[in-house]
Amino acid sequence: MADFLTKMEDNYAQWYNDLVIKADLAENSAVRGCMVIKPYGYAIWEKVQSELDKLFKATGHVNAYFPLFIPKSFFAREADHVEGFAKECAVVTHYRLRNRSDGKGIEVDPDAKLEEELIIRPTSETIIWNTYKNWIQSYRDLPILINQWANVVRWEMRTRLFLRTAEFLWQEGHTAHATREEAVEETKTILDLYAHFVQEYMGIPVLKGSKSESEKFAGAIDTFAIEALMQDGKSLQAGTSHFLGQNFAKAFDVQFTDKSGKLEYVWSTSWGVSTRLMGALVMAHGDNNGLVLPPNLAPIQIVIVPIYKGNSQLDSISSTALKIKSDLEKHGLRVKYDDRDTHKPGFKFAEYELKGVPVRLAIGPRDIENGTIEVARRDTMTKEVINIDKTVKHLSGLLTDIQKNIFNKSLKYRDLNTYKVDTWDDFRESIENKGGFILAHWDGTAETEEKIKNETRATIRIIPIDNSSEAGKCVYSGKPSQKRVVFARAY
RNA sequence: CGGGGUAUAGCGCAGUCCGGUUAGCGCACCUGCUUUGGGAGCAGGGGGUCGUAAGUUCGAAUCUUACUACCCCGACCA
Repeated sequence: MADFLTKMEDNYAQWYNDLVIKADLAENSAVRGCMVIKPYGYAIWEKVQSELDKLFKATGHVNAYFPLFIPKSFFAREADHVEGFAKECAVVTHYRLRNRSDGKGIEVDPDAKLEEELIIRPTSETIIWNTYKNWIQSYRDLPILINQWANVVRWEMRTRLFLRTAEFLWQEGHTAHATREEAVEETKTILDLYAHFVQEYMGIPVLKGSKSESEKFAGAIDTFAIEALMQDGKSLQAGTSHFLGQNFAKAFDVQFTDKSGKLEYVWSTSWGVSTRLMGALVMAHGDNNGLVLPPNLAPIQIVIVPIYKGNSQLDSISSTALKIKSDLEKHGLRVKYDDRDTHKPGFKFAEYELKGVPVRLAIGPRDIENGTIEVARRDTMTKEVINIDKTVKHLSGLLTDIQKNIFNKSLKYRDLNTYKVDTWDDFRESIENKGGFILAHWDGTAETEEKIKNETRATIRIIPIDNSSEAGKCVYSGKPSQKRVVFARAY
């Protein structure tokens, strides 16, 4: 079955590419590095958006929208920030086209050169802080807790659908606070919110921690992240939350008068998750039959496929199927009845497996006769026949089970692929042959981190935030270390 | 940005070395009939400026040159 998909074990990268395209999530566009997100893929993204949006609102955030274009001069204000993004910025230099004098098409009108070039946002800190400056005078104006859903552009050399594209969709939160403590608290609140979302909705276990100096966001004091392990043993950064200190407030001169009448710089955070999460969803749960979607995010949770000969049989099956559909929908479930006569049941079975629909119901003449229905679950690829009257009750429980099972399966995979390593030989052997997360001691220096990266392509994914300390020696340099950090090869 | 590869129907490919009928195959698509409990069968049909431009030639998918796009491997990155 599904022999048109490359097998995961044969070529994981190819499996991923095949799956994203065959499952109708996205495709490459005519524009280099940019993808077209197709309706089915976008429907999943819309679920991600709406669930995250609820969580943001529930924690006091509001949405707003800032411009796509950023004046070049804004970028230069924060030194680390420019340096981090300079190499991947798309720049608008002109604002008009004209017909070519030889009549062969159009060209950029050289007379329409912009006084100041505009950068297409790779992220919005600068334009936002330039704006916040006008909004903030007093501690009474704080905090500002704003999120925006937007597209951003980072001119990547090598792109892959969802995982790394030149343009991508994301949300970026930008908050302003009166105190350092409050900003730090916000950073952690969001990190927890992301972890909650990815685990409970996407069904993917994550590690939470802070980033090393070299992996930090350009312009941040601290970057916190959640990391998830994909089925090829590589780690994927699924979300980041940055404590920006007063860096952007100073760069954009955003000061406020505190309760004691003293002028202070504002403290800030920024945080985001992107369409990259779609890639995580594919790689964390997919198998050789296609996608496996967690019920909490599946655009279609249950598909009903009729099996029939002739129109009269279809009519009686349809009336039963539509009754079940409406009963299920009354319980808030997302159901599709696929009565297309242009495809055979076997084709539909394979198609919905490819698309990861969590549950498939099949009703045929035998079922009508016996008062039964066939229930097939995507995560385990198992089937059972139940009494048709019990469908609604059975299914709401089943979807919960599937959601849990998907998470537990991923958690088990991660546990099996997490290794404590204490010697350099073991480290190299483990990263090369097994992949996964490696918990090892590190001396805390950028030099060691760099050398490990050069020799093994493994990077520090996170430095755990919990207080657990364990004296040991750096796996590379042998110098003393107080805690283990998490290494992996990463996307 | 460095190294390698590819470009022929919507998709995947053959043909290119060694120029010569009307450019072919599989899938997909359209029509009809038979089918429908795991990707149906048969019959018929439609679809191509052979990536772009120039050159060599009586004649170019095929040879030459330039350009462009895409893919893979590195560096960079969410």
